[in-house]
Amino acid sequence: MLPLNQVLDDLTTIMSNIIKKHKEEAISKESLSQITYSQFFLIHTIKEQDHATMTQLAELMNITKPSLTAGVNKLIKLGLVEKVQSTEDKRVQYIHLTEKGLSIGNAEMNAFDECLRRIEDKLGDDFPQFERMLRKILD
Amino acid sequence: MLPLNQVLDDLTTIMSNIIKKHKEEAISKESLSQITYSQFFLIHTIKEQDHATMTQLAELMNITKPSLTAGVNKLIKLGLVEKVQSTEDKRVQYIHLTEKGLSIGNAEMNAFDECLRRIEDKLGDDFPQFERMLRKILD
DNA sequence: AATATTAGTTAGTTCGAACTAACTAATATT
DNA sequence: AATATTAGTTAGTTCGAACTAACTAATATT
Repeated sequence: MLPLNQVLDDLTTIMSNIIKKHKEEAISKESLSQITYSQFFLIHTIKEQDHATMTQLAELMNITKPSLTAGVNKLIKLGLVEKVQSTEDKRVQYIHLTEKGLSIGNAEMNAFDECLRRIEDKLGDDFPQFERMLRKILD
Repeated sequence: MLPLNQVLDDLTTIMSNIIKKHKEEAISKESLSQITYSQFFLIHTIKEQDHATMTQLAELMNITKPSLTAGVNKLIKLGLVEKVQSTEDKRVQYIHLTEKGLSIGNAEMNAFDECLRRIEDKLGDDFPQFERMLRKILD
């Protein structure tokens, strides 16, 4: 019988692979050449902090502003991100995902949905109770 | 009420942070300056495939042999990895973790243990059933 | 015995992602 | 009105991690 920490390790590995699969699907669906791990992280953060400023994003990600500028410009060139200048303060740029960017940014959530579907298949009637337990753990 | 995929997302984020914490602790315990994500992955693979050859590791990780040579040499310099020449075929090098390397390589499993302890705290009497469900999902 | 193959390394290159220093343009303060 | 601060960018650098091409040394094949 497998030790429990190994069970958890295996389950997270399987989940990572499902996430990877969904990301790759999203990339090929939008016919993008290749997106690095860092760029995915940036997309994820931009999605989460919708319409944040450059300064806010840089602080949140613990990188300098010039680094962020470079990263965001790459995503703009790929058509995944847009900048909107603030009307109150013309120095400020609000950053958000385009449709195409969202399709990439949603890949992770879609992957979680697939994980849940698979768990439901395995657990059957026990699934509602499993859901209750997950919520209790998170609380 | 939070959608379930968001619950799963939040839980995996918390787990990632716990893993990160354990890795950082292991690094500071062994007073190593800094270990990159890639190096952790290499350590993880070397641990899993104990005493594998360079060629096997490179194939497994989908990198070229020169790339692996560079990575392994860095870990040797840090005292985390050792090479042992095969006696049957003197071209072959078996790679394995040192004590120090194991202390880094075990960080992830320790993190999973902490996760399980925390889950047990939250679930109490429900924990044994949660364990059964995890095993059922993995099966 | 001569030749081909295999394991791994060395040398040199490329690329992404971070950095600092110095800048522009806009806003806030004195 | 003059000066300081703030948001973000540009230019130039560094570093890690990958690559290819060419190599050495050992083993296997003909």
